[in-house]
Amino acid sequence: MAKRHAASLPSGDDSPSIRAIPLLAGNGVATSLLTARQRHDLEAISTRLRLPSGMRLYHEGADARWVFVTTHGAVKAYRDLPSGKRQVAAFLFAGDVFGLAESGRYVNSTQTITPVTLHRIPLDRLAEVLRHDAELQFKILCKVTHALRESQRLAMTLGRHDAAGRLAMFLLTVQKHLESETTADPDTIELPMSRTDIAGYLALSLETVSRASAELERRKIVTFEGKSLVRILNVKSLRALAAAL
Amino acid sequence: MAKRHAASLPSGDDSPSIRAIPLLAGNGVATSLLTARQRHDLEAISTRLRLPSGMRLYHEGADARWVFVTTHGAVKAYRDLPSGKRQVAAFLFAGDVFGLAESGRYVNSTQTITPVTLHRIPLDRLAEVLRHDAELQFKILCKVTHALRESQRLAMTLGRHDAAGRLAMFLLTVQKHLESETTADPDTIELPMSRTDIAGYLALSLETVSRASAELERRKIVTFEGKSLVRILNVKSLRALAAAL
DNA sequence: CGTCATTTTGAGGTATTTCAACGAAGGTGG
DNA sequence: CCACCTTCGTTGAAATACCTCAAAATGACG
Repeated sequence: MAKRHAASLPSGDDSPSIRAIPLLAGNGVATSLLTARQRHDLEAISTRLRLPSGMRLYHEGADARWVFVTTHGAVKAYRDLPSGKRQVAAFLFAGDVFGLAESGRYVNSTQTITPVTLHRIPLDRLAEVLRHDAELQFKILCKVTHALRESQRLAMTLGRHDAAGRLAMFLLTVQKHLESETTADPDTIELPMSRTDIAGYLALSLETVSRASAELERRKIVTFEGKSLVRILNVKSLRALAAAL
Repeated sequence: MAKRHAASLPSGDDSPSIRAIPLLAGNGVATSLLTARQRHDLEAISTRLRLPSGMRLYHEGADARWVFVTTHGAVKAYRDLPSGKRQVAAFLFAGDVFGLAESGRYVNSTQTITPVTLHRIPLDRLAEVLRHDAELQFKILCKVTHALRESQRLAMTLGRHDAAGRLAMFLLTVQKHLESETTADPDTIELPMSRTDIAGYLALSLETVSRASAELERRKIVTFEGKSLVRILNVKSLRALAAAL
């Protein structure tokens, strides 16, 4: 299933410039880019990679040797359950840091869902840098904190019992993520992930996601132009639906 | 509903000693307590509080001025939804750090569910200390990372569609949390929270939690001795149930 | 020992899951 | 360029599991 694109991580080229990692961009707290010095330090220990869609970055349980920072494209973090179902823990976009580990092992598997540009940073080297640069570490801390909020929001989403409501919350979440990297119309959302991935993220069956999408269209809240382009017709209704219950 | 105990946060006494905050205890990565120096620095800026059960610490949306570290007892972080339902985002036990904020405001409300001893640390003072002590900050970073894993685990739990399975995962989670503070029998779990709180955490109705509990008893996996004491009869079955699907 | 809160148990309604078949889109090869 | 195949998405119908409403039972506490 969908393993056609599966492949292992290449060693990757070694070009410089972690350009404009908006570590902490967006959300209120101490919005700040990296200083020239910090950028230089990170560039010195990181490898820049360009990967096609569908590439496996690492597998759940593997030795966690790197942390990744996305600069372009989208990645999914997921776990394969014994039943064969695939639960998506998070979608990562530009500016997101990932590579969550526990006891030295990655807790999720990750796979690109679009062509991606990212930076791969050796964990030990990063720890070294962070030990000497409290400011940089603070930015990482804020990043992780943000990821925690996201995860809690997902838990809130999954707590809902109506499929349409979950989908509404999901669409708004993606919109917020994308508005930072796209300068385009905020009412148009390009969904880089498949319906199956959305279903895995929302803990719904593929069919229910499809039906919920149809319901949102029927209620004139959004329209799907093609399978991956969503146009919001009524932001008010969408937000109301997302907030309800 | 259960607002009998609700009250506002007292100004609190000012005794010293953040004793043995196992910042990072347990989970593999760099298990380490605070150094004497770090403990001293934190004590200097924190206020130690002893609170009864049912005390509100702060309310969702309030100005986030403090971070809290629990040393004894249990706290719940929750959000009240428009429908009147109460969704529990996390249970906090000894050693846990909480006070998650976004844009300077707390994202959850918190309330003690047992008598609690904790330390209240002003956010600005803490930020100051962390700026000068990268090692201490690293310990905080690991704490937050751990909270992120917990939240992802909750999302995984909520992704399940069977009540008994969710409850099984919950019991194992609580067991793990408690084994660090209690030296007692690991097969006996003292649940400090009500069925209603469990229902809010697992996004189930109170009745379903009750029925799921009954099912676990019927299957000889656990027994409830009193309402809050759980004895695990068959760890293997419990883990199998938690891992399944 | 009585009162209040919490928990359990019962019965019906509703949403999602599952199973199954169909339709659309993209890539490949002849 | 078209046929074929694979993947993905949509639609339909039945089964299951949870939610809601309602009432009884248990437990905590003064």
